[in-house]
Amino acid sequence: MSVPARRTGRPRSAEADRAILEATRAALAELGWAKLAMSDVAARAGVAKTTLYRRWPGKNELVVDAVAALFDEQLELPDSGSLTGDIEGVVRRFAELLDRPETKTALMAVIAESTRDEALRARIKSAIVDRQKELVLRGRARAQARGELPAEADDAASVRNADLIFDVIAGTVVHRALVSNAEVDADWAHRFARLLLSGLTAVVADG
Amino acid sequence: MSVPARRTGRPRSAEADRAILEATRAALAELGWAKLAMSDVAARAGVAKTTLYRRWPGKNELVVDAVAALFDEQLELPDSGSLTGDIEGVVRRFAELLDRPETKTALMAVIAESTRDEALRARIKSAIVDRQKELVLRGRARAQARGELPAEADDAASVRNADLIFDVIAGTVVHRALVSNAEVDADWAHRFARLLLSGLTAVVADG
Amino acid sequence: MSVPARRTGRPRSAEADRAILEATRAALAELGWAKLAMSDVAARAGVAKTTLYRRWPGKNELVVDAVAALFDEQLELPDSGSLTGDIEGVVRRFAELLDRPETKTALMAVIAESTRDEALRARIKSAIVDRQKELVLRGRARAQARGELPAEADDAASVRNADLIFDVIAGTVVHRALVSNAEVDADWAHRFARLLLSGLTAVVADG
Amino acid sequence: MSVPARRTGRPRSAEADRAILEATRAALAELGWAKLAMSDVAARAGVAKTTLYRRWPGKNELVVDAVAALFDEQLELPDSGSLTGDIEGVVRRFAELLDRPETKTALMAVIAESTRDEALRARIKSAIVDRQKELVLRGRARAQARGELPAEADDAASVRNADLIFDVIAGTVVHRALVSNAEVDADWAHRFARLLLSGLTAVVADG
DNA sequence: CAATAACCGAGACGGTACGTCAGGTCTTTTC
DNA sequence: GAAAAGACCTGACGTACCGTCTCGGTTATTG
Repeated sequence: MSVPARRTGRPRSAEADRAILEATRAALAELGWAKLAMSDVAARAGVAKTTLYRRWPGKNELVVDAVAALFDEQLELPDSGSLTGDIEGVVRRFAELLDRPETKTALMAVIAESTRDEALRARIKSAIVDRQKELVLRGRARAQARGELPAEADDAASVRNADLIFDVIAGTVVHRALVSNAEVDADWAHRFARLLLSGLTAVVADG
Repeated sequence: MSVPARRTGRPRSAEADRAILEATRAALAELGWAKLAMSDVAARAGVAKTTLYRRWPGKNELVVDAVAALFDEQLELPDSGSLTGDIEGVVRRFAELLDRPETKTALMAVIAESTRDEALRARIKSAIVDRQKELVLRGRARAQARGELPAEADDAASVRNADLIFDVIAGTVVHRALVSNAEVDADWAHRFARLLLSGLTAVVADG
Repeated sequence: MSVPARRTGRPRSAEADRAILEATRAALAELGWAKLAMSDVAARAGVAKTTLYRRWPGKNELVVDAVAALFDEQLELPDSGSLTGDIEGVVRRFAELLDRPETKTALMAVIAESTRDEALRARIKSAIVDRQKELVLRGRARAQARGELPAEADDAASVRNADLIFDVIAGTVVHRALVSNAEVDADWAHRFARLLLSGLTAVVADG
Repeated sequence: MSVPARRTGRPRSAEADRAILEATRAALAELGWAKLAMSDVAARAGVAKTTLYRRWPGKNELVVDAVAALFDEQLELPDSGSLTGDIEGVVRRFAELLDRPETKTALMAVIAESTRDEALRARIKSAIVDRQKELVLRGRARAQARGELPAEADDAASVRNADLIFDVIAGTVVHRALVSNAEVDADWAHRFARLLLSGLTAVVADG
């Protein structure tokens, strides 16, 4: 399976790929999505514009790939020993990621564009979303192993719940960080985890 | 106060404002944010480009105003008699709004842009976010009047909780609709409301 | 007739036209046809590239117009008092024109392009060729008035002859100057005029 | 001298040369000079771009060689028995050559380019111009043998005259065919030969 | 018959210019 | 003095060729 296939002709420079993604992130952090120019990325990467377009169809796809790498590095699930701790941990880490200037704009802009571009949506899903969702699955499994959560009745319910939980966590953090533009600190993370685990009544009663 | 002040010269056409916002929404639905051109909006509205720029500083601001109008018309909070019902109701209505092609793209794009533009963020906050947040406040007040929720200990806690709840509801619905690209139907709304009220354990136990 | 028609909107800058043609000639002289870039012309003229394309369809047409102006200025027919003198004079002047760096390449390149572009050919004809042909007509009329040449039998013959003479003079000078790359000096002009007037035998007999 | 020198290594494919020149002519006829792309020529010839550049320095030189071959095949001087006949014959043949789509554009374009490139000019001279000039020399020799023309006084005069005659014939035909864009038919050829032999007065008197 | 040397195809590479498009400004005439 | 019309500058877009550079592989001559 997946033999490198040794095609004819000069092979693509692996170094170029690295330099381009790196340059994209740097330019993104400095200029933001709207002012990000392909020509500028090419110049920073020491690469011709044609090389960019030979590998990525456009700005959107390039940025998705450039940002995706960050999600790989950043998103881990430290085992804190309790479900609350795990949730708080992943929320904090996700928030830190969103606080970076290169992710802030880029993520939303790319999502906006994806509402009109099915291929882009698929790319985002596989490069970013699915990797985050993995964390939810692992966290739940641990919690169930620890007896903090019951097991789901069947596989369908399992998927349904994972999707719901994922939308709640990811959506809420993004909204807090980017729309409400407020800090995701330890206190907020704690209150959010409490809400998630025990519901509205408990949180309101807490004061 | 603020009498129009009867300035000299030809008065601005009120009709133009309406036509421009209408044209903006139409173009947005048709072309999406990235391909939306000011010149196209002007042409559709039967107005010169100059007129656009005399009234809005740029594309971002125009789109915010065009979309904001939709939120006014659409967002009401029907009294369903129970907190669960109210949450499900508002979730469904919000999702319907996000399902429109002109809101889908515009909302995300404008938020993306706002991460680098303080003035734009303020405009979004007052034109869109604060109006939605009002619904949360009214819903909570009703629930507390009905005895479904306890009262907060103090005003600070009250604000803190409202913000949290708002981020959870709005963020989750947006994420479900735009990122996960899944339908917000009655079943999902119900399960989300259950999670919000009773927490994770209850939902998982439900199956 | 042909009232300027006073259209609405900002009128085109007449100054820009002048600056562009001037810049085109300068760039042409410096770089030659092949290396002439529209962007460079725009920069030299202190004008945006879009302004160039708003007025000329492309490089070919722009160069034709730029060079055409030179032919107006340069091509006069000084009355030398004899047909030989007139021919020698016009040959020398035409050669001087072809010796300029901006005409040298441009003229041939544009003619080459015109072999595949009917519109371009028409533009060349009206802007350059027809103006030169006028000289032949005037020269012949003078010679006939002086009795150096008989009158043509009819109008058809008159046109036929003018065309032939024109092709001979213009073609020969161009070929000498650009293909054979030899100097068009007084001696050569004299021998050419002799050939034209008296034919081959006379010239060969001259030695 | 100039033994091939029998170098080691794989010899260049002679077939490739033929295919490339053929492909160049075909592409030239189809697309014209300006749109002629090296990559296209390579593809048509079933050859890699590298192979082109290994044999010709660039587009100009390739086209000169491609077109030169046509001049070899086409240009002969049939012995018509009289000077007039010889001139008319060579004029007709030359015009036929210029009527081909691949020569039309190519010749002018290459000449245009040569005004800025000494090496190219030399290549054109040896590959195209000198071969045509040979015809003039042979034609004159025949005419002198037949007694239609006197002999030149000295060698210098002989060269001078040949050059003049050549510029007149080649230049006029090219100008008629490519600039004036008129047909070179038997009648025109006859009138041109008459002009060349007997001069202007005779032609005008003819009507 | 192995080494060596030049060839060959494929195709990626850094460049340069292309012609187009949108953003936002400026200058006219018209209402 | 606002509005429509449209020219203007700026700057990025994505594409097309240029001529160069690896690659893996193919013929030839030479040792």
